[in-house]
Amino acid sequence: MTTNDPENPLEERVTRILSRIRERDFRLTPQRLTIIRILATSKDHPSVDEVYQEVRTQFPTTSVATVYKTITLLKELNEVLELGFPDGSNRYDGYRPYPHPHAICTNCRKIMDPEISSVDELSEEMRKKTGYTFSFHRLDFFGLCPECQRKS
Amino acid sequence: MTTNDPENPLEERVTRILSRIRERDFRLTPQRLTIIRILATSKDHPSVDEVYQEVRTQFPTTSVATVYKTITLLKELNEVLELGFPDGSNRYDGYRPYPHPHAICTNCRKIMDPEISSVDELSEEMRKKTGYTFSFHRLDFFGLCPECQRKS
DNA sequence: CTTCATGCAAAACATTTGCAGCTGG
DNA sequence: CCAGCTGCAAATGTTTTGCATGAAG
Repeated sequence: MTTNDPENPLEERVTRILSRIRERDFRLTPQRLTIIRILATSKDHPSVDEVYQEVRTQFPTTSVATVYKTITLLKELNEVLELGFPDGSNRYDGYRPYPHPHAICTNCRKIMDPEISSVDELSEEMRKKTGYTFSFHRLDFFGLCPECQRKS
Repeated sequence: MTTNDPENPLEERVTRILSRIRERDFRLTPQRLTIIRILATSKDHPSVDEVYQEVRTQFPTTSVATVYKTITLLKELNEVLELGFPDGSNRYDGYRPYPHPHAICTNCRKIMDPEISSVDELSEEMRKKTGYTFSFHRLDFFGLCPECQRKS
C-alpha cells in the first residue's frame, strides 16, 4: 500500500518529511522521494547500501552519492537517525528519528526499539553528576535476541 | 612518575595489562609497552592519531599500523574500550575498559565518566521488554560541559 | 530560466593487510 | 634460534567532493 492514509503512521512520516523538504525549498526529485519512502517506512534500519540497492530497482541509474547526499540532508533536518555501530557500519532510522534505546542482536543483527521509561532517570542522574546539559544521546545494548539464544 | 606504586591505580592498570600480555605469550616490545602506558594512563580518551604522535616522541620510527595492531590486541583482551563517535571518529579508554556511560561535550570534546547507579535499572527494563540477553552496551550522552555552557 | 540535484569518477580518510627483515624470550 | 612483531606501502571500504549535464519549480 502506498496511499496517504492518515491513519497509517508510516505514511504520516513520509508526508511529514515531504512537507519539511518543501518548506525549506529543497527539491523533490523522484530519487529523493524514493529514498525518503524507504527510510521512513522501513522498520529494519537499512544500511546505505541496502537503500541504494532498493532505489536502483526503481531508478537503475541512481548513484550512491545521491543516497549519501539525501541522507545527509535528512540528518540535517533531523528526520533520520544514524545508528553508528561499533564495527563501523551505519544503519538508518527514518521512522523514529529521535534518540531512543536499541537492543541489537550481535548474531543476526536484528534491532528492537522498545519504549523505555527509565531513560529520563538515567539522563537526570548524568546531568546531576556531570553538570552537562544534553541535547542527544545514544543508548545501545548488544547481545542475543530471543531467537538466537535458542539456537545457541 | 613511572614507578610501579601499587597505590597508583593508573600504574596498576599498566601492570595488569602487562601480565595479561605475558600470560598469553604475546611479546612485550618497547613500542607496545609505550602504547599500553599511554592508553592505560590517559584520562582524556585519546584517538589513534594522538597515541601515534605520542609514541613517536619516544620511538620515531613507529608506524600507525603498529598502533592499530596493538589496540586491536588490547581490544581482544578486553583491556581497552573503543569509543565510537557519531562522527565516525574513535577514541580509546584503557583505564576503564568495561562499558560505562559517558558525558561528551559536543563543543570542546571533553568526556566525563561518572559512576551511574541507574544503569542496571535501564538494562533490566530493556531485558524485560525485548527478551534479549545483553553482553555489553554503549551509553553516551552528548551536550555541553559546564565550561562551554558559560561561554555560549 | 535559473538554481539546485544528479551521476560519474576521483579524492579523501580511516583502517587493514602482505610481506621482508628484525628481535624478544 | 624462530615465532611473532615491526615498518612500510599497497589495498580496502566507506563517505565526500568536483564538475558537467539535466530537471524541478
